[in-house]
Amino acid sequence: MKPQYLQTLKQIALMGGIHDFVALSSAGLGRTMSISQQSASKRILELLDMGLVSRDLGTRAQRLNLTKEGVEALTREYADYKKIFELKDRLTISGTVATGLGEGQYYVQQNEYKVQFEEKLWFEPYEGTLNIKVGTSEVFKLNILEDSDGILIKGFESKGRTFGDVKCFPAKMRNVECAVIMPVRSHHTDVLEVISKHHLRSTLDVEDGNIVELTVFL
Amino acid sequence: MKPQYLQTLKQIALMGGIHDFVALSSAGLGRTMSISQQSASKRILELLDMGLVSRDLGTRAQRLNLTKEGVEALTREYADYKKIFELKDRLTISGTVATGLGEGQYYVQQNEYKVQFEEKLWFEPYEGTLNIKVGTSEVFKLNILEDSDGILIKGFESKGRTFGDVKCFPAKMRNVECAVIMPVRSHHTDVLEVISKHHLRSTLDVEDGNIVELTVFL
DNA sequence: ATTACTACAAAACGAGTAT
DNA sequence: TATACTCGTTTTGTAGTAA
Repeated sequence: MKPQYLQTLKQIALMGGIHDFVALSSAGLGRTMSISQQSASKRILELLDMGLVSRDLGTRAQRLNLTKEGVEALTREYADYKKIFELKDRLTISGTVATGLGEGQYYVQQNEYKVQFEEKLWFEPYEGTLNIKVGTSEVFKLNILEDSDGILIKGFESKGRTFGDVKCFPAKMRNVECAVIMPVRSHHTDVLEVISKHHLRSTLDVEDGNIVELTVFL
Repeated sequence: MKPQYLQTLKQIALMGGIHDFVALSSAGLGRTMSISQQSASKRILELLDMGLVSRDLGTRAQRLNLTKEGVEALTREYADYKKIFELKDRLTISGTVATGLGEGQYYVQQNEYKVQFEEKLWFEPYEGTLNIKVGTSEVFKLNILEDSDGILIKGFESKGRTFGDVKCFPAKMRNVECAVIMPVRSHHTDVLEVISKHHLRSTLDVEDGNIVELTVFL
């Protein structure tokens, strides 16, 4: 759909054409879009041709009304905008369940981390992580997470080993509360580590290779 | 703002450019919008020129990010769509308080109407109506009301006179519950009659000529 | 008043290609 | 690989004007 048609359709809808027939001269429509009467007239004809608007053409004035198809076209556009602006504080990432190296699990078991999880995430994590491998088309969302602050879990030293700062983001998988954890010093992978107070594999009934969807809150 | 710029801006936002810099080749951007690499490249240059996106142009790949102005432009567009789809079940009409012919008042006082108001609107109307004269630019909204069904108040005969069917719509003025009433056989005026269980003129502290805003629910 | 045709002008597009 | 220039083609826009 060419953007100028969408613009015209939107304008007709704004003038009331989404409800009902609305008196709208080609000159008037042109004025609101800063185009000439002739161009507006042409666009109306094209929209009629595409079946996106219907018209009641009297001798004195025409009245325009969006058709079902016209409303659907605008609805799709509206959905895009909703996606954009809801993505501003929420991120939906899909990927496949994978078996990690057990690294995350080792970290989560450290008591100094666990205490902070409980305090800052309001739940005590089950001793283990679920790894989600993100498809290439969505890896850019991981970059967004890496660049966002999240909830800071401070690092510490224990038995001569250094445990670095970790950040986490509240998240949900099929309405089960969980959280994404990642090192603050980003390690650029395509794998997300998820913790929860539940054993996610059994609670969600998933195993390696299953596709899951995760909503992360920024 | 030309619609093709908005389309491009929207696409960049959808690919993640509203959060952060996102790797996006001109060929890839073109593919998602069904335009050539050359045209996509040109549009990017134009958006840069207008200050709507910023770019980090590496040797291998460019990364794009919406600027504050770019986000604002999209926000305005989003607001239009919200208006369209919220207008679908709600109508905000502004006008000036006017003194009517007393016709509405006479009607509302008829007991047969009053009984139905109480039953169908959940309130007993104060014995009087507030008239609102709607500006020419908003008269089209009255047509929407005339063409909508609303809540039917049945007509009757009394003392040899016929009182026709009336319809009403729940409404609010500054959070005060009220209702718009109009004859089913439309009489095409630019005046709305509003009833409420309160005396609106004193409750809202308005008098003739004051501008008021009314939200009508369809 | 309208809408919309024709004829021309302006803008956008894209193939080829430089960088 | 990229991005982006030139330039011929296509699309879009509009002044004049008919209906």
